[in-house]
Amino acid sequence: MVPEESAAGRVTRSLRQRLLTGELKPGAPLSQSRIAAEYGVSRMPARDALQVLAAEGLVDLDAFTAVVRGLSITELQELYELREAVEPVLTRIAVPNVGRAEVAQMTTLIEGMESNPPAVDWLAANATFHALVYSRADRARMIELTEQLRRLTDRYVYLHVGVFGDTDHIHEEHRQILHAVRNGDAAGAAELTRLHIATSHEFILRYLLEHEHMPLGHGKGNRATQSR
Amino acid sequence: MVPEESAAGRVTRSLRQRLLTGELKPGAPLSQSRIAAEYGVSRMPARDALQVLAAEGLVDLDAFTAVVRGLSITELQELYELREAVEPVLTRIAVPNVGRAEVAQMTTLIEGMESNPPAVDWLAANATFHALVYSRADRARMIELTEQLRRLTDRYVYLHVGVFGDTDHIHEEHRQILHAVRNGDAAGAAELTRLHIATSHEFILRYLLEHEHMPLGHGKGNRATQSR
DNA sequence: GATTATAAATCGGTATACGGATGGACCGTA
DNA sequence: TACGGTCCATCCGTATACCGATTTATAATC
Repeated sequence: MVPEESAAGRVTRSLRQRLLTGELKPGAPLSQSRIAAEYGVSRMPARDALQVLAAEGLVDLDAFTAVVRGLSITELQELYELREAVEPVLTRIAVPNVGRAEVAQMTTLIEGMESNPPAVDWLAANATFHALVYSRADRARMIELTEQLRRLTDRYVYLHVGVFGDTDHIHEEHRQILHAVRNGDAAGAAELTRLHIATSHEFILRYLLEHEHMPLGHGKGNRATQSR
Repeated sequence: MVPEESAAGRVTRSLRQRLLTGELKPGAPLSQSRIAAEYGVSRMPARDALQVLAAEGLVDLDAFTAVVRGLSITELQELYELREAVEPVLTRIAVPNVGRAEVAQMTTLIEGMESNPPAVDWLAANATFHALVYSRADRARMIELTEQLRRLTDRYVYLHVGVFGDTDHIHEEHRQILHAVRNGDAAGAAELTRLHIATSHEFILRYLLEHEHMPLGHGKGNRATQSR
């Protein structure tokens, strides 16, 4: 039974990618007709895609015509606050269930990250590293929320920063987390995870405040799951 | 400029209500055509509504035909864990901005709740009480998430409990929270909020485990924001 | 030239129509 | 009666068409 991805699914994934990489810039209008023409489909799959992406917070449907949604600094902060609240919980729940297989994979990922410069696939490896822990928590909803939040913050990172803080420090934090996880220290791993997120939060916030391009737009219109 | 609600919006709100009150029971199929006929509209608004409700976690689109989504006990626990993680953060951020007006409204709400028996509008008053604090936090995304989580848990509450625990205790907790808020004790209010949620979490969980109807269904298919 | 009136283009919401897929009922056969 | 196959009803995804609303371009007037 092959998935047989629908046209709407294709458009959704492609648009999401283009939004996350910044090819589609905040404020740009997203007309159903234009998207439909671009992908050689009718307006309906385009419409579906926009609705899904709006629910994910990447698109704003409040305007007359849908627009690429930007992140204000307040919203970025909000996303990190949510991550700091949720991911430690996930860690604490997951740690008792993490086995040797995950630890081995995490070790491999760490080594890969330490020998490669930070880039797009570095971000992916980083995401996988943490997701490996979370996957053992049996908390589907939290995991989904976490992935969504991570996507949104990562977007901000490699759109406007592209620079990473003290990578040695990041690697050190990863090693500490892995150590706590291996020892079954749930509370310790949770707190280390919180600190890990807080660190990059502070770094990015400081970076953005210094380089005050005020780069992304006007964080208005937050009713993402609205039905117009 | 009157909102001029769209047909899709009408259907969405009505279906949401029917889902939350339990008129539509978990596992029941939701055919686009049937909904369309029922509301006297075409399939398109019905389709839109189902997609929005799926993003909210009330409907499961993974099945061949959409079905009303139930909550397993694990999922209910997950929702409460999320609330315990997020709402204290919201409280801590909001408390410094809460003014006299909100305190007055909260006092009125408390008095109303204390003199009325717990019922549907009691739940609404309770929600408003907490929302009054949160509204001063300038965290639109968190607020939206919180409201969504509360809707999902409330649904469970008045579907299968309909009974409230020690209401005197709840009122006491409310008074303590209000007291902390009035005094600008952000950390205290946050911790009281966490306890407040944890208390009803425990109560409901215990109630459900005792009356093991295993009432709602099979918590499978969590990919809510999927595009099929 | 500036402003207002007007016409054309664009857009989103919705209705209807078509095709492919799925599930089940019905029927014939062993 | 049990089994297998065919037919049909139903469902969804998608395409196309229509409509009102909004924006933009254009023309007319002061």
